[in-house]
This record gives sequence, C-alpha cells and structure tokens, in this order.
Amino acid sequence: MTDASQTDASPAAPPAASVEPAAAAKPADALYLVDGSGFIFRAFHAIPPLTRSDGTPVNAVMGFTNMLMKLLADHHAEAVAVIFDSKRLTFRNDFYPDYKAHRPEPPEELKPQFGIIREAVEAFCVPSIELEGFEADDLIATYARLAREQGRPVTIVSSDKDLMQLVGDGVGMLDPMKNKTIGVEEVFEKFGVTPDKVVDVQALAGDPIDNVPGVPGIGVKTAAQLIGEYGDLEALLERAGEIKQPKRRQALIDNAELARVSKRLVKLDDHVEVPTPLEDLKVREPDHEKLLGFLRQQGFRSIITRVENEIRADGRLVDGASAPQPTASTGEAATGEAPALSPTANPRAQFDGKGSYELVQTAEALDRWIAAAYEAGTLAVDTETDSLTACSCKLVGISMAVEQGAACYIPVGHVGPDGAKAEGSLDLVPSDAPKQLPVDEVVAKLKPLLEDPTVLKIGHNLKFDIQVFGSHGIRLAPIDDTMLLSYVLETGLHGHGMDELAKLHCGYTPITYDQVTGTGKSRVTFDRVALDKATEYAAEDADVTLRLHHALKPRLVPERMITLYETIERPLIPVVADMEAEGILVDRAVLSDLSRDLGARLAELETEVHRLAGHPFNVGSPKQLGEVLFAEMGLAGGKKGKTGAYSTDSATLEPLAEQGHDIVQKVLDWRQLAKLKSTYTDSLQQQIDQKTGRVHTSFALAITGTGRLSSTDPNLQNIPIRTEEGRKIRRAFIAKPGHVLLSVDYSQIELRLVAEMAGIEALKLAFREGIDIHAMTASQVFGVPLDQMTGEIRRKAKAINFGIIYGISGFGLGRQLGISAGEANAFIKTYLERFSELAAFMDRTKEFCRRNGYVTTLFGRRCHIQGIAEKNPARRQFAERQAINAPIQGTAADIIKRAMIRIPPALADAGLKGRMLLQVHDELVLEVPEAEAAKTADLVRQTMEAAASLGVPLVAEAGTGHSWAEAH
DNA sequence: CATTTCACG
DNA sequence: GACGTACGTGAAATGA
Repeated sequence: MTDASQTDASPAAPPAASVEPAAAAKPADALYLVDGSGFIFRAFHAIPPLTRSDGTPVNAVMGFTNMLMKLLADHHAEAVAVIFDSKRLTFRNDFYPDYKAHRPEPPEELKPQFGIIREAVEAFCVPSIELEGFEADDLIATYARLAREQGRPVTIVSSDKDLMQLVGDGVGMLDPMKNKTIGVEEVFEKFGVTPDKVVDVQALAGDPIDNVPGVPGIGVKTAAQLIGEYGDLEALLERAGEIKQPKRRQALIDNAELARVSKRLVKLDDHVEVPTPLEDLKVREPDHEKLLGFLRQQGFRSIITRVENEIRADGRLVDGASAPQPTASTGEAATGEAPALSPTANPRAQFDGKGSYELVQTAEALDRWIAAAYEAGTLAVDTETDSLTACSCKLVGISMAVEQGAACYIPVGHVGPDGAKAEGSLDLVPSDAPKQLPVDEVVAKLKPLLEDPTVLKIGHNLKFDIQVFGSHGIRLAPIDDTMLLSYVLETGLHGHGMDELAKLHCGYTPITYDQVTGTGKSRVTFDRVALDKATEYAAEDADVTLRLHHALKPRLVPERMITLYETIERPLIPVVADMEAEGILVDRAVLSDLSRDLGARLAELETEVHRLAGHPFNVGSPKQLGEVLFAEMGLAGGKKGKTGAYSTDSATLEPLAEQGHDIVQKVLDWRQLAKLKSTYTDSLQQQIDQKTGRVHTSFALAITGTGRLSSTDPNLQNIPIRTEEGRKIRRAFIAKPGHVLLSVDYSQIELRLVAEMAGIEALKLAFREGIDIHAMTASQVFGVPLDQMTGEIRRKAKAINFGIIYGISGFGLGRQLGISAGEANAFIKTYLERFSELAAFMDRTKEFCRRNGYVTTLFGRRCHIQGIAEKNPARRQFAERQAINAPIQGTAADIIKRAMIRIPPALADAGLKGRMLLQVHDELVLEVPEAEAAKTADLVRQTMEAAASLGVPLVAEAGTGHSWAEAH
C-alpha cells in the first residue's frame, strides 16, 4: 500500500488487504489519537439529556468519559492524546474565508460541557493538545506522520470522514461508539476509492456542512467513478474535455479552480509545528483521589463504582487485563448502569454496553458462573455456532448473562488461526490453539442448570438455541424469548431483531455479527474468531438480551398480552424447533428429472420466441421483453410505474395471449417453466441437508404483521400446486420408508372467521348446515336458486368472498373478475345489503384502529397498523384494508398455532409416532407410520377442529399418500 | 441493492 | 372527491 500522503496515479482498485492497527494484540508503542472535538458532538447527540445535581448538563461528558475509559481499558493504551480544535479561524480561512462559515453555534446545553470535558481528560492524566490556527485534524495528521516515521502503529479514535484520508500503512481508525474499526476496506466502502484518493473525491463532491464547494452536480458516487477512471484530480481536470456526459464535462471545466481550492481545504496539513513533542504523549498514572473527586462532582455513580473496583483489584487504574471479574454471587460488581443522575435522565438509555465481560476458560470460572446463575434464578443465554442453519451447525461457544453488565463467554469449539483444534485435555492443546474447556465438560456442567425448572432461561430467538442445545442432549426449559415478547407487544411497529430492539429500548448499538466475522469473501466462521473479540460480541448479546427482558416482560400484564404470549407464542417455540429439526424427505431424483425436462422445453420455447421476435434477446429480462413486445412489435399495452418500463406481468400478457398472439403465449409458458426450474427443481436440490438427507426449512416466528409464520431457506410454504405442471414438484416431497405423508387443512377458515367475527347470521347458519358457501352467497347476491347455480355465477361469488377477506374494493374485485369497477361495486353493494352485519363490522374495525392504532384477533393478538390516520387517501385506504384483513388472517393464525401446540402431546398420549413437519398457514403436514395413518388423521383433524370453539364449526380435511402431491 | 415477477395461503 | 387498489409472505433474476 502506498503512503497515504502521496497521490500517485495508480488506478483506484479495491484494497488488497486492509491494515488493522486497532486489532487485539498491539505493540506497546501504539499511538492513539482521539478526535476530541468530533467526539464531543457525537456524545452529545447520542446520549439523552442528563444533568448533575446543580443542573449542569453532562450527557456529553458522560459519553466522553465512558469512551475514554473504554479506550484505555480495552486497548491497554499507553500512548494517547486527546486533540481539540482551538479557535474557529484556521489557516484555511486565509484562502477561503467561507470555510466552515455556516457552522451553527453549538447548542446551549453543550457549551458548558467543553470545559468539563477538558477537566475529564486531565483527571485521567491523558495529554490534551490544541493549537491556534489549526484544526484538530491537522494535528492528528501530523502526529500520525511523526509516529509512522518511527514505525509505530497509529489508531485515530474518530469516525470523521475527513480523517479517512490518513488511513493505511499502519494508520487505522476506531469508531468507539459503534465499536467499529475503519481500515482501508471501510474507507473504500465509504468513498469508493483508496484512502490516498479520498481528498480528490472530497474535492469534487464537496461538503455542505464544512462549506467545501466541490463541483456542482457531482456527488461522492460520481466523484469516485471519475477518480477511478482518471487516476487523480489533476489528471481529471486536464482531461475533462474527454468526458462524454455534456453536463458533467461542462461542470468540471467551469469549476476546475473551485475543485482545486476544495482539495486544499480538505487536504490535511501533516507538517504542523506541534505544541507537544510526540514523546510526551503518554498516559500517566492518575491521582485516584483527584479522579474520583471529579467523577463525584459529575454524579457518575456507576463509573465511580467501576473505577473503585479497578483500583481495589490491583492498585492500578483502568487496566483491561485485570478488569474486575463480576463476582456475581454477591452481585456487587455487576451493577450495570444504574442511573445515578437527576430525573431528566432517561433510564432506558443508561446502558453504555460495556460491562467487563469474562472469557471463561477454566472449570473454576465456569462453576462460579453457574453458581451465580442459580443464585440469580434467571439467566440470559446465547449460543454461537459456525453457521446459521440450526440443524447442521457446530456449537462454538455459549454466552450467559446473570445480571445487567455481568456476562461471560464460554468458548468450546474455537479453532486456531491455522485451523488447529483445541479439544480434549488442556495439557494437550497445541500452543497456538485457543485455550478452552472441552465441549462435553461444559455441556455436562450446564445441563442441570439449563434444564432446572426453577431457573428461567432467557434468549433472543430461542428456537435456534433450543435446536443447538437439543443436539447436545439438553432440553432448555423454562424459557422466555425476548424476540417474541417484542413481537406480541409491538407487531407491526418495527422488526424484532436484537440489534433493532437494543437501539430502541437501550439506545445502544451492539457489535454486529458482521463486524466480528467480517463480510463478503473475507468472512470467517465464528469458530475462527479470536476469543477476545468473540467474548465481546457474544457476552454482549446475552447482556443485551437480559436488558431487553427487563424492559419488555413487565409490560405483558398491564398491556394484556401475557395470555397470548404464554398460551400461544412461547409454547410454540419448541414445537416449531422440532419441526425444523425433523425436516422433510425430498427425492432428489424426481427433482433432477424435472429439471432436465424443464431445461429442454425452455430451450425450445426460447428459440421459438426468438424466431417470432425476429432476433434473439433475453426472455427473462422484463425490460428487453417489454421493448420487443410493445415497441418493436407494436402490441397494445402501455408503460407504467415510475421507472417508465413496460409492464409485462401475466395480468398484462394474458389478454394478449388470448387475442392469439403466439409469441405472448410462448413467453408466458417460458416464464412459468423458468420459475419452476430456477426456484424449485434446481434450488431445492441444493437445500437437501448432507447429514440428514432431508430439507430443513426455517419458520420465522416474528416476521409477519398478522401472526402468521413465514418460511425461509427454503420457503416451503409456496411449493406450487395451482397448475398441473407445478404440482409435479410436490411428488418430490415424500415420506420415509414405511411411512406416509398426512396433510390436514382447514376448510375456508378465514371466511368462517368473517362470519363469526362480524356476526353474520346467514353465513353462520350456512356453515352450520354444511352448505356450499360460495353457491350460497351467489344465490343471495345474484338471486339465483341453488338448484340453478352455474359455475360462472359461483366463481363470481367466490371472488367476492375472497374480496371481503382482503378488505374489498370495487376496483380490485372488478380487475379480478374482468368486469368494470362500477359493476363490481354493484355486487359489493348487494352483498353488504344481504349480509348487513358485515358493513358494521368493517366500520367498527376501522374506527377501532383509528382510535387505538391497532386491531385485535379473537385471541387478543394486537396488530399495529401504520398509516390509518394518513391524509393521503391511497395510503389510508391501504391501512384500512390491512385493518380489516389482519383480525381475520391473524385469528386463523392463532387457531392453527393452538392446534400445533396440542398435536404433539395428543399424539404422544395416543401412543402414535407421527411427527409434524410443515405448516402452510391453514395446512399441517405430518409424516406418520403407514399403519397409524388413519388413526393419526382422525386425531389431527379433531385437534385442529377443536382448536377454537366458535359459533361456526371449524372443519379440517385430511389426506394421505406417499408424496405431498397425493396427500393434499 | 432495488425492481420485477411469480410461487403459496 | 381525493388516490391508486384487493391481504399476507419469500426467492430468483436482471440491471443500474
């Protein structure tokens, strides 16, 4: 890598290997340069208002102090300087007076904190530097250069993009709040060029915040592209005439000087006359009393506790190597971040995330944590594995948190950098492999705790961990799942991943998995992550989970969600975990035969389509297809959408095919087969698990806005059935020898629920009488007697019935039926007159939603609907349709979940060996011994029908067969 | 990485 | 009468 300060003309290329001076093991002479000014502003905005007892705001001081302590502890930093901006005017204003001219005054609450922060730096005995006429960035650039000349690694503690030009060649950056290192790779991500080209990009793109002009009309993206192409700014400006885009060319020619000035503004001066020699940038041992006095003055109780513990621990201050172990049995050192400040403090935001997490490598330490967990009666657990597919992954480590801030990580499956394993007796471990307890010993010791009925185990998405523990013979119980707590409380308001919830409830961004393992091709599996890094990440996850539990669990009772959670969501976890682990047998030969057949037919269709078009093109490209069909061949059909592309979906193409356009029919056929091949016959073969020979989907429990499950990797809830061709794929889903597949599905459950929830007497009666419901509505709406019913009329009534479930609109129904919106509206009007309770139900539901922001299912599930009070009618009506649909779809989801929970014990009680494999919203698929098929079918059917007792009967129908195609 | 299309209930 | 339409999902391919 070239020196960052040079600007040679090598083309911008992705960085080969990023230099990571901020990595764990560091030479003692590593230099840390803290961008003090930058950090003050970030701390101020990231941390909610806090005031000390005299009313002085101190949120930025608190954030700054935490950051500084973390830096000193985590990195064993010995050479550190905090660098501040001095007065406003700098040498840059000499040649560009407007530089940073529009910077607003700092907020009033921040002003008094500047001075206190300098006191804080002094109290920690860390050198602080500033120099009139120069920005902190210039001093940082200069010190970085000086240190590099002595071969010392440099870490710049900042996330300011203006400093990114310094990265590379032993200089790295560290964002202390996001806990992210910024190396060459990250700079490349941000600017699209290597660090030595950053100034050129900035010169072109400008920066409105600092009032750097740049070239108008050019942003970072374009700038990076240009610099990548021309090498550097000067070369670009000289050859600007060659640029093809006329506007861009002119802008560059007109503003060449402006770009040059901009470059001078953004280029840091690394030859400043420094006020303090490099050698003096050293952390000295602080005066403990002075430091504690300062902290007391600010009222930072939790920090004081930490500092006192550290002093007591070894007489030395802030040394990560001897950070206090959480003596959790007394609970003393594990005081999280109890708010010690005035009531303006937001207690939810007190979490700074940085407990002193312990790496557990000895039996003694493990015993101590197990004892602490027993004492607490509650623990958060999280497993780390080498892949995210629960069924076939290796256990790499376990983290536990017993109190806020008191968490540990127990590695059991880490390998050395060269892949050296460290299993078996510790004495035999090769020196370069990480030290860790044998997995069997850890499992044996944890099993009683994790199965103890008096100790609550908390996790986030425990369905995963249950499977991991299950494969080691541990049945995790009793449990609470923070993902599902959040889901029952706030479905529809936001997602329920841990990072999102941590930000929401703790105001904190945990280290991400990607940060630990890397991304893209440099990604490593978790078993290759260094132990200290793994500990930081994994223990933090457990800690955060525990904190989320504290934030969410107490809300269940007052918000009336405890029953839904305890009777439906929580009991479903192990049930679904078992289904995923079981998997379904898929016959690879059936799929590959289909693939071959489809491939041949696709090739034929493709040449046909090309022939009819007169030239070859990509049939799979909607863009090219639209051009061929509508522009070249002049078929009727217009543009649509904001992208301006022709619409070519089947709704558009089908009418054209019916008009006899051969090419369109062939395209539709091609589309269907291509879909079947790529999505199903090809990719499903890849999803067959090596070890089990079966396909293990993952059912998401907290994704949908209505309470339904969803299925991924692969999605087994959308296996084709509607067309004969697609249905063949179901022949590949089979039962193991001596078994059959049993499929049981609810008959018209959603329409039954409409009748029930809206209280439509005529519909309820019809369901009780077992009448053909679509024929019945047809006779009501169209006045045709049942004995004169035609298929066509029944089809229309069926479409209306579906429309009701979706929150009907004349336009939508009309399009579905191929009639005008006016005609459709007339049908709807008649329908609502015949079933008058329905209109009242829809109005009532919308009104409830407007008032409360959510709607509810029969079992009390809340679905929050966004946009119900929107002014924009389109968006509001969308929300209204959701509001009408959600209680229906959601209640159906509740009901099948209740059935799923009851089925495994019912089977066990009856001595039946059948296993549930799949759920497809209103259908359950089981694998049962052939001899038990009839008995099991009855039992499952009855359990499903009895899962809710309503004013309308629930009806379930069962089918069995060797394959899913036969069973359904 | 967003858009388009289409598979299911 | 506005505004753009049925509700809920996930995956593959294209192309910027």
